[in-house]
Amino acid sequence: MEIDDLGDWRRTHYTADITPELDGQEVIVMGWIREIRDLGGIRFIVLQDRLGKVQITIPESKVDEEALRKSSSLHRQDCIAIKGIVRGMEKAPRGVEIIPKEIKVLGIAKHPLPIDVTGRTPADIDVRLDARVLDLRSDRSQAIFKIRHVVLEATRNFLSKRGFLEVNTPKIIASATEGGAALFPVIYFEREAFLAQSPQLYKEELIIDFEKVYEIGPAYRAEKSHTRRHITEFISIDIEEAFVTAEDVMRLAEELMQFICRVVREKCKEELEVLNHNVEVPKLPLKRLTYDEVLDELRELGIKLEWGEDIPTMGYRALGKVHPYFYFIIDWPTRLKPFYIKPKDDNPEISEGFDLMWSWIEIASGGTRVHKKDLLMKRLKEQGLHPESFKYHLQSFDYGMPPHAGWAIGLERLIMMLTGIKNIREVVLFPRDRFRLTP
RNA sequence: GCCCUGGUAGUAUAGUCCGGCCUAGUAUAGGCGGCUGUCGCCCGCCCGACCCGGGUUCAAAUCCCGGCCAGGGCGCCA
Repeated sequence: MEIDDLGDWRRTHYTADITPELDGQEVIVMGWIREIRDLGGIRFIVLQDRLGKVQITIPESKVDEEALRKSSSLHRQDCIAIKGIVRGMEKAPRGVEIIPKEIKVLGIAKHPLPIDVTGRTPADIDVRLDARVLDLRSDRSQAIFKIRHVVLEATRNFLSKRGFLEVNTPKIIASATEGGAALFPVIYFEREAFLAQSPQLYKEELIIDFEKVYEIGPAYRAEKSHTRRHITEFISIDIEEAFVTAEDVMRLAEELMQFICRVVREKCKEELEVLNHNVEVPKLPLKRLTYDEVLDELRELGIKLEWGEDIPTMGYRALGKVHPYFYFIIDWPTRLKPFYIKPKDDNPEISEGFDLMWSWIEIASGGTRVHKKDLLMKRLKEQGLHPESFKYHLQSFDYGMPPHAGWAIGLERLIMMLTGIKNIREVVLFPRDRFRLTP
């Protein structure tokens, strides 16, 4: 089949804008063929563009011969442009259809396609990711990424309105930031460098300059985890604020959660319907469970943990059954938190760190930070880290570091919660995990 | 790093336990033909697969061993 040039054709309407009121008007629509139903003397083509779908109807007796010939050789997923007349028609979907006068074939699709975009013959996640560009055309994928967009937009609006400055910090770094998670080494000319696991240290330093900052950017973890909630490259929503404590930024976090849920509920009704999912707007304040209370609850559920022990996955799963929505876990033992989390003044065994949970999954974590240099150096050493490798970070504490607090949200985990999607890879366009590096 | 499960047409599956009427079934996609109101259109015909290597056996999709690939879980981590 020959491919036509776009020429002077320009789209006059999106498919979604084709309504019965346009009856008789000539329009040009462009998009991809979702499906074709050929009844012999009449042919129906469902055309999909970024905003929706419209039916193209080709009755043999009423369509120009050239257009008829072209329409007979079309396939699913071919990219076409239609110049035609809108016709109000009760029998058509949405009560409207387009009768083509002229058809341009702009791009052709090779058949058979690797997956069925209509979703009637569902493919495994691995097959879908191998054919990701095609897979992203499905109603399901379109709904997920529309919601993702709305969440990012709402987050930026919310933080911006509250005076936070959006920043971007380096993703190629010289040495480990927090300890803990494994880093990906990269060859940086003649030196070794690493991909940043978090913007933590940079955003704290920037507090001196801007007081309230946020960053929405990638974070890299070289963990060998292979589960439905782990990827090696994810997007972290990070905030840091001066002159506040954990409780202040917890309020900010829960208000953001409430705002996001409200916006998604309002703006993404159709998408939530496609995903057969419901989002409830949480009532504030969210529950705040202390680490000790969590231990007590788990003990009652038959899971016994020593004080100071981290909560294993089984524990979180059990906890998620009792608390199926949002809640905080506060008052964590200091030893379970990174060096930059502030120990309580009246009891240094317990920290001012918190986790924001949704059911059994950790959505965010944060806390009041250590802002006194000597304490920070002490904490570094306690965690087996070397102050020398934090030279520049520590230096910033000589320039009037204010008390501050902040948190980081795992965007993908939040999207999982908002879409009901069970595999984190489905909410990332081109996910990276322990075994997948392509496409 | 450890553990479990699986790999059959483009896709999704049946068959695998307990080897043999499997010349590998079904759906969908694809090809051809028919059909003027479909909207998971319909009808007929056709195309197309046992992950790779070795072994056991008269006989292997089926049992055994190794490899590769994939999914899930634990630990770690967000």
